[in-house]
Amino acid sequence: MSPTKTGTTGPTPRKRRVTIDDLAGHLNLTKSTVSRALNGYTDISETTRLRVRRAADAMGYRPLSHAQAIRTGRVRSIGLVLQVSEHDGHRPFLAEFLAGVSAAASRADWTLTLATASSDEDKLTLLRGLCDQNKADGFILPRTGQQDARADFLRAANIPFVLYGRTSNPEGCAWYDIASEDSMKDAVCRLHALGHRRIGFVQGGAAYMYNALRLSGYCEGLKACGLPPAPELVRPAALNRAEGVAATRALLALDTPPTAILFAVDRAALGAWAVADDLGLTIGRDLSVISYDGIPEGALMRPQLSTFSVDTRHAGERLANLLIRRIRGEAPEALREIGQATFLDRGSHGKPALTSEQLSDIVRANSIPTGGNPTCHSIENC
Amino acid sequence: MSPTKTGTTGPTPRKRRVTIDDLAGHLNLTKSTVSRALNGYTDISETTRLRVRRAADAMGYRPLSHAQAIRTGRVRSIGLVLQVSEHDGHRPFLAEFLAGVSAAASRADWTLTLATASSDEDKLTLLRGLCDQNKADGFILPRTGQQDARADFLRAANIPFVLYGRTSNPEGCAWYDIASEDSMKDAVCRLHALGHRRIGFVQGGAAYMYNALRLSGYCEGLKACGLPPAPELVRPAALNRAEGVAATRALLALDTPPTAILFAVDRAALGAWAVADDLGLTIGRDLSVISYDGIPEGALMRPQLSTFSVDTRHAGERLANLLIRRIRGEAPEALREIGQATFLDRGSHGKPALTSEQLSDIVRANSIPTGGNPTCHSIENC
DNA sequence: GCGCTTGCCGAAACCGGTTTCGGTATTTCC
DNA sequence: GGAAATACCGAAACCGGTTTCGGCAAGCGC
Repeated sequence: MSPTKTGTTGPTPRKRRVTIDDLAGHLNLTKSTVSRALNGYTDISETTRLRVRRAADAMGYRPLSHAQAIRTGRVRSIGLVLQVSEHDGHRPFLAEFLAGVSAAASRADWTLTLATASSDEDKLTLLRGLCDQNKADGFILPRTGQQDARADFLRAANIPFVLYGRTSNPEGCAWYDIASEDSMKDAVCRLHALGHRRIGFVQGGAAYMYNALRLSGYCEGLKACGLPPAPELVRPAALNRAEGVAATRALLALDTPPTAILFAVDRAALGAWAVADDLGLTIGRDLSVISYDGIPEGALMRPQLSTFSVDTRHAGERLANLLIRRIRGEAPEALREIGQATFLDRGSHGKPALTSEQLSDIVRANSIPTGGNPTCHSIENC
Repeated sequence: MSPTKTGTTGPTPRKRRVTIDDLAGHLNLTKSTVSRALNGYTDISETTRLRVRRAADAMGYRPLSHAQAIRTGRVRSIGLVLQVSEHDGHRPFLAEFLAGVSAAASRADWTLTLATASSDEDKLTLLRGLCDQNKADGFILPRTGQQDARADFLRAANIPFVLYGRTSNPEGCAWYDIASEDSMKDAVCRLHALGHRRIGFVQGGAAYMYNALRLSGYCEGLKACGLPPAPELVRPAALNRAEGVAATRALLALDTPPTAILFAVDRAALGAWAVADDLGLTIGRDLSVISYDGIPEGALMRPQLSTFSVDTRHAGERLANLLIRRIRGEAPEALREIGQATFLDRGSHGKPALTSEQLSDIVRANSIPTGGNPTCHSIENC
């Protein structure tokens, strides 16, 4: 009694594959022996092991991972749930990241199972679904939040995972992260060395862990250079060009404006060019800008954006490797790696040509009497 | 006799899941009955079916797809092998595309298995590997070539696949594609209606199917408008900004230069702005440009790029749906869909302010006496 | 020569499902 | 009212692997 068919002609048959039974029959061995020979059991003689290996290769035997999975519980797949929001600064790096993860996975004969979510809840729902069905043996969690519901869930369910980024509760967490706080500190010191004494900071996404780290890096930098912290020099989140414009304007409107601005994310930094254009300032001379991420658009600006570039592909590879080791049973505490971003020393920062006072005068002269949000031509929130 | 362990502490145990036996035991039925009840067999009474369904939901029973796969041969996964080359114009759309595929897959309770390749051979190797191990039930093949080795391979192996784009040998192929030839024809007609009589065309990647189609669309457009075809107005492949610059220069250097240029791909079209800048021309007035793809940078140009935008997310969804139907046994010929791009009517095209002769004079006046490749400041091959 | 390891492999259970086959109990048909 | 068809479900095989268990033969000690 067959189920109600929906298709028309039925599925087409595939070519029969070589099973372990075929291989065993060909070798005059039982499949249990073959299985153990291929899986490194010690109770198989070296002679037999070699004979089996050779025959397996010769016959093109490839065990079905899902057939193995039913007994071993492992599907040899790493899970990745991406959130693709409308405007996403990390999107340019997506291909690199996937390439890294996928390359490391293939090298170990694993695969990558991908799902995309459009919201935070969605992300958790998809994650749960993949876990329920054992679609992956473990997960890479990108874009770590300070509080991360995904990590909490996986930790509770005892499912291996690796964070791309750190989190506030490190218990049971493995991770790979870039020490962007070091970069921020480095940037402050570079600017200080060039003569800047008022250095603004524009934050990134408040909920993310990276933001807290970059902010602290900025503060560390001030301390290291002996500069006094000034709350008015720190602006809340700016995540795109338009918000970057607003943040830049706000900083320049201070009584004593900064001569250099450090942005937590590149996309916000791009806004500085538009503001400079409007005010007749030259970036890199009248106003220095350093930022973080290394997006390709940075190279298209004039002058080019000085920023810290992240090797996203390498990050993907490291994460995949760490996750596989985690799944194989290594302790999470032993699986924590920190990388460094590389500074792209380009034209958007330099010795300050103007003092804060001179800068302030220019801003006051060119700005509209206040009133409403500063509108800015040629700005796209993109 | 256990195999040699490589890990340290061994894998952590997961929470036991509800199996079909648990469910059967709880219902006082055999697992065969439960299985058939859940899979729509007709020899199970409606009462029992309902009872089973309810209990399954109540107990949170989720069949393991890889356990099912071992008998059914289906893993409920769609395969996707991406090639991420160094400079890739389609990269901005990758997230959208993946989101579409993944969304449609999840909706049908399927998953997406992803692999990335760095070369053509690599692509085929990975595809073979995924097939060998039955990691996916079928594949989506993006970036269709005129001759497509992947399609040939899958066809021969009798493994379902769907093309994103058409191919020269349609036998056994299902596909989704955008009728970019219609867009090209439409563009020619629009330009003709505005008064343009000399319209250039700059091709895209020669090996890809889309290029042949777009070129033919351009020719169709000329025919429809009663314009004579002129071989010198058609330039070979330009795939990025730098190549777009070269193509634009070459066309403008003609004795009777075109007053409008149609580009097969956006990234090449961006080169026209740089050339116009150098020659003191205004895009959209002195030189009209229309292109195809809808990349975000187009909106950042002044004037904005008139182009045809593709709903990549939707393409991903359609492809996933078609593939699933293909895997379920529908004939490939019944699974062919063509969509349309939408024209973004922006500022880079308009009535010609100059005749070809006037244009030619300007070009001649401003150009360097020949000699070597025309270099161009502020151009990035990005 | 005997008992005890040790090395090596076969037999069979097992994993979590699907599918085939066959056997009741109930209808249906004449 | 009896035979045949039908509805419904259980038993068991099956899918392709892994893992446990046990047994035989050779080697070892004494």
